[in-house]
Amino acid sequence: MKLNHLRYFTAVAEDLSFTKAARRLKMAQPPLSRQIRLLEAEIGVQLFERRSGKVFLTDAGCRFLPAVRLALEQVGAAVDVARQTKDGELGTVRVGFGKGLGDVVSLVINQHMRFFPKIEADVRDILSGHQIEALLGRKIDVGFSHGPPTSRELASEKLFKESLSIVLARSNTLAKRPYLRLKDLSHQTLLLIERWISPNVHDLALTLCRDAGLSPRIVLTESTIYDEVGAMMAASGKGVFIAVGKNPCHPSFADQLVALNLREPLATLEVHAAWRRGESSSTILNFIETTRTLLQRGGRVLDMRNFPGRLPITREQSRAAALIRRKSRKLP
Amino acid sequence: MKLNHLRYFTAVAEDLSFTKAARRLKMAQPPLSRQIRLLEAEIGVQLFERRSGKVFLTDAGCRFLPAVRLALEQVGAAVDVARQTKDGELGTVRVGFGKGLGDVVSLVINQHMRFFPKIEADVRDILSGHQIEALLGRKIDVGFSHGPPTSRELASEKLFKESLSIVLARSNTLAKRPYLRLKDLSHQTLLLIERWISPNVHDLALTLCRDAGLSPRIVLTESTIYDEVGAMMAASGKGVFIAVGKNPCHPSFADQLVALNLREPLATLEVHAAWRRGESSSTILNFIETTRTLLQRGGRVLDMRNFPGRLPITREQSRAAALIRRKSRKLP
DNA sequence: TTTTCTGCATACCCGAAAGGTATTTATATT
DNA sequence: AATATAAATACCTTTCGGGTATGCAGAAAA
Repeated sequence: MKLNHLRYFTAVAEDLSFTKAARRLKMAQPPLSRQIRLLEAEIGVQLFERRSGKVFLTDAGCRFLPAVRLALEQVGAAVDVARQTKDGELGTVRVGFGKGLGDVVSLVINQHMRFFPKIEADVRDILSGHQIEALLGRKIDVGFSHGPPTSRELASEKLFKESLSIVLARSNTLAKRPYLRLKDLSHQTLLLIERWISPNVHDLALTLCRDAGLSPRIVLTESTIYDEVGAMMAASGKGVFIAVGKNPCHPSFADQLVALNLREPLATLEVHAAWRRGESSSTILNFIETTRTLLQRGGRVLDMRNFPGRLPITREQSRAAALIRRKSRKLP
Repeated sequence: MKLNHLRYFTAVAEDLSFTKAARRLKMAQPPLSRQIRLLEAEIGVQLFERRSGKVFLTDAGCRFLPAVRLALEQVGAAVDVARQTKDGELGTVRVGFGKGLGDVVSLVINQHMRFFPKIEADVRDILSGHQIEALLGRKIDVGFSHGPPTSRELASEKLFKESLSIVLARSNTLAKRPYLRLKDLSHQTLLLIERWISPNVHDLALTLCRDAGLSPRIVLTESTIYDEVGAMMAASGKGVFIAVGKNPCHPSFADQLVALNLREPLATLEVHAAWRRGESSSTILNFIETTRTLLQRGGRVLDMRNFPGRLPITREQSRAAALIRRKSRKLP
């Protein structure tokens, strides 16, 4: 059976006339008659009753018609799905983000949803240290982390810089300061994230201390200042937290904690988006493009450690860029 | 686009191999490859990624697959619907029945539903006098009425005979009798159905009275003994009801009313089923056949007034008869 | 590295079937 | 009875779906 048979059937059923239907289908009447007869022969059911020059639907034809319409619609829908997916209008982006990047990611996703209303976004929090394998293992499509991922199979891009902050209890003697320097922390206990959770933050903090000749008491923790646990530790004076950005802490502790900027030239971390090198899905490339336009302030495309030079801009990527530019012109 | 394109696509998508899929489809690999390429060209979307001898689905292909499966299923379903409708396994029978025949019709329909579980039955009560136009105007497909319909465009069949009953208040002096004769009614007021509601019952009652030389007081009513209104009239002693069959009356009045057989040789009415002459729908013919096997006790096929002789048994009708015979042998 | 094998693409061919034209047939209308 | 309309029939043309032979590239084996 051919799809045309079904189209022909609906046409004849709608017009109840072979001649009219043939005109509408831009073909001659005899072949149309023949195709209908062949269809009837194939499914073994008489669909039309030809009586006295007039054409009627049989019972079976009557019930066949809506079913066929549905089928044809379904075929059209299938093609649409394919086309839209190809154009990146339809699909799913799986996004992973490390500790403390949820607000940024939510910003990007909200913006992206305005550009591509039909796109679904699966968001998971994935430790920065686990994002490389999550990307390569195709658990996620885009990852947001502090610092670039080190894999030659991934591409990544610097989005912006964040400086370090120190979060401490309001009762702490340092809490009144407008900002802090590293040396101010010499007598404090530092609450530092474990390395396996956020290697970049961990390493940066240790490096800074070492370079400043500082050796404060350091307590490793799995919590961050966004967790209730972490906030409680800081609030109870167990130590001062090293956090990224001038972040508001856990809302329940907002009046017990103070976040102070750590004013040191090197106390900054780059926030990166990463994806599989050679990604071809428009859905994903479009998402990356949204991220770029929204977050990148004059940032330059970064390549992997072992791939110096500029990331090759593929045709798909520049297409995505043009698409986003067009969309953002249309939207507010 | 051809349906085969879609079948081919699903095959290749399932096997992720052109050669295997071709084997499964019992065709050579090159034409399969070509058809897929043509499909891709037609919808303008690359569905497969051919890389290093291996085949993968693209994002678009991935989303296309389930949609195509649905579409193909839908096509199959459409054909099934047509086939089943042709075989009379699927469809709707619209049944009309006159006053007092509801219980009989419900019996027939229950039996028919056991034979043809997927058949829908639309049941409406239609006055016997309106059934001819309802049938010819295609409002209903089968009508149950007292007496045969008089139209040469209809076929009908006698199902069984019912005798007349007299329903009267328990307080009536006649209520103790085991049965009644016409002459017993000479001093009673007769509650008789209006002619336009049930011409056969009406006419029969009048004819009987006239032939018996009886001229009792007759009150015409739109109600029957099955209505609450009619039952109330009889219960309150307004008169005695002439009803068909030895019917139980309206349940609420069961203890206030008595139904007595009217023992007169000619006080019988034939219950008929009628349908459009030359009906071709198996659905409807099957229903008629069920009616026949269930209700007809040695009844003979009746023809219309102006068509003496035996009703021509069409091929469809004997097919229906054979089908029902088979089904009733299988069912208890 | 070379060889071999596997698997998709290309080139070309053939036959079936879709579509077109001319004509016939049947029914309804005048 | 004549005519007009619309579907069926007969026959022809062309397209295209499928087959065979072969090329070519990457992976596996030697």
